Amino acid sequence: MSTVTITDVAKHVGVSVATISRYLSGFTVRNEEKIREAIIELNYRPSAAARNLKSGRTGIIAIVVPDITNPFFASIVEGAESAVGEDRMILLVNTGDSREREEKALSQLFGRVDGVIMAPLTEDEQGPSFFSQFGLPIVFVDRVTKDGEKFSSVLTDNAKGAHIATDYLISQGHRKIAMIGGPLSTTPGKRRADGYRSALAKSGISSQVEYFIESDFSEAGGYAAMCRLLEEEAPPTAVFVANNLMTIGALHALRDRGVSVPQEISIIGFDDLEFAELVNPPLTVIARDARLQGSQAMDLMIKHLENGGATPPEHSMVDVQLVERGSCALPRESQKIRSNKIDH
Amino acid sequence: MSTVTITDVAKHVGVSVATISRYLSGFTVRNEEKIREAIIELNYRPSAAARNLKSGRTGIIAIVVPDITNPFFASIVEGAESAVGEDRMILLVNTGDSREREEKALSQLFGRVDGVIMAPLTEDEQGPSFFSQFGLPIVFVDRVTKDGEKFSSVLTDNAKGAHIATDYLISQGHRKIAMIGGPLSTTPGKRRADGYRSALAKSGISSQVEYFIESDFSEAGGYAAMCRLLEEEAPPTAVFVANNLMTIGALHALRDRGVSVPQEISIIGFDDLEFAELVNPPLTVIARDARLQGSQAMDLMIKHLENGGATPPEHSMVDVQLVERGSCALPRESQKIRSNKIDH
DNA sequence: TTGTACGCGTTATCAT
DNA sequence: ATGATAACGCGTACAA
Repeated sequence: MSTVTITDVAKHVGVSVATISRYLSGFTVRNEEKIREAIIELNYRPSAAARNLKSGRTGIIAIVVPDITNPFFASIVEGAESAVGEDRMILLVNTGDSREREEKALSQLFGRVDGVIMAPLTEDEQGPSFFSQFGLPIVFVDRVTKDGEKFSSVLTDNAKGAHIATDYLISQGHRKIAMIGGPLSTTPGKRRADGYRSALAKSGISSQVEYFIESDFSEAGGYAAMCRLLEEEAPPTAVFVANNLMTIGALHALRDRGVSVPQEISIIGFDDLEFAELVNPPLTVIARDARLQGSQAMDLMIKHLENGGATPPEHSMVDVQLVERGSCALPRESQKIRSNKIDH
Repeated sequence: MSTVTITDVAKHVGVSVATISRYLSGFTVRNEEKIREAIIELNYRPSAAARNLKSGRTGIIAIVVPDITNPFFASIVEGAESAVGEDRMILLVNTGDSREREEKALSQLFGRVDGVIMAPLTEDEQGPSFFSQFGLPIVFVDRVTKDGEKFSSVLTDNAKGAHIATDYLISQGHRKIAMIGGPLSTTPGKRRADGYRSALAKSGISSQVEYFIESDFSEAGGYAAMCRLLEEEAPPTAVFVANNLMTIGALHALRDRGVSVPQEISIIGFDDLEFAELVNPPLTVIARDARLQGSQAMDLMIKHLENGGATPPEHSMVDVQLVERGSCALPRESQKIRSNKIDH
């Protein structure tokens, strides 16, 4: 550990610590050359800890996500990282879908970071008071808590995305449309369910209870949910799956059961994936720019920080987009009808 | 900003700051109850910055990776995070494959973190001096630099994995076996190429120059490389692709060109992927436990830290495994020969 | 057990 | 432009 301090440099050059400090801050001092050399020779590095104590800021911004191995969150993090700038860094907290870890980590963030960008696990954290008295600037990304209005946020138009997805299936002639949703306690879980229901309602299709499964955004959850749907007396002809991991799980289930997509069942997912084109068949999805969400969140945070925390909360919304590939088709019934017509 | 300090708490309770400090450190003091209440009432949070300055440690460990959106590195990070323990956190640096960013970030780490776990961009950093003068404990993960022996590391048996992959193709009857490799300046790039060549040599197959393409571990790189291979006069009948992203790219290329796998060409990748089973056909790969690599690296770092940095470097190696799925088959020639035999 | 007082490495203020 | 010095918030040796 290089334990050489500013005092050592000062002594070595023969000036006071104040002069060295000023040199480091960019002021013009007399012995610039000698100081420069001394710093290199002694291999002096300013202590970040001391600077933090003095300045009250750390130059570190935390980003809290439920699961970094989810490509969606990885992209958010990457976006945030890309926008963090030269003199700041990011502290990553992976809560692993554990509320306990989330709370614990949050409390550890004090004094370590200047602000936190977070995708909270659920909307009902510890009630409105928690984040209000949290004391650290917060920007929510992808998800908010109950009192999310009080803080800046960068969300997706979840309801719109879900609506588009469901509408797309309806327009293909599907009527028995199921949804594998996320936890209704989360922002995307709730809003996407809303969008699904509103689309059905708009087309006068009654939403059947057994066609909506509240799952958990995990691959295993998607697998289980799809299995349940297949066991229905009247299985759906199309399924809207509310996130990428569950979509993978659902596809696995279909593959294991030998159900062919889109011949026997149509699938549309939420969130694009690197490999969505490569699966069989290529996956039709609702896509959005996760990287952009991350960078916007960071921009908001930095703006807030540089304004001395005096900015009112801003709410940004990233758009969604239907990416048509091959996992959706006309329902079987329609196909049969057509065939029949042709046969006669 | 919670600007309430230990002094405020002390005043509020009517004791000295030392007593509060002792209470916080777990010593038994007289007014525990009153102190507890005061802390909650005032919403006091110890300043991490002040503690850092006092103790000389930050409780933060940096993890430096080239690309967090690569599922492999995401898993490494997750593994490291899972092993970090209660009282430490991780600082993520995503170098985005930029050497400049890597260096810059590294220099910023000083004093902010207690140690750094890193997957360096290339083996030829600035030579041994760079990391030695860095002054921070280092554990290499997945990749090392030239003087990597001096620091602990957690690698994969790259050569073995590549050897197995190539051998597997040979055992299926392939002779025209190409490899899309990573940069030879990186540990995995070099070792995997070694394994490929050794396997060919062992079977007496001469390695043709045009069958080895040094690419860059990116999806685009894999795409381009595969295109080049397809344009060869005598295209290979099988390709070993040295990482996951390039495999995705290669598959895209094959799909765009209408080349069917495994009928026309066999593909084996390095690193498993969530969706490897779902692509068409399911992907055969060399797999390893990336999460384990991450957690082992963290374990090594913590061990080093808790021994006061007095431990000699340890080198750990995570095993590889062949996961047979459906992307490899007998070469076409063999198929034809067989057909001929049957026909006659 | 408790309180006093000093030091951790920097930066900012105030004279000079 | 420079130097001495007081903070920043906390931990701890020392004395009580």
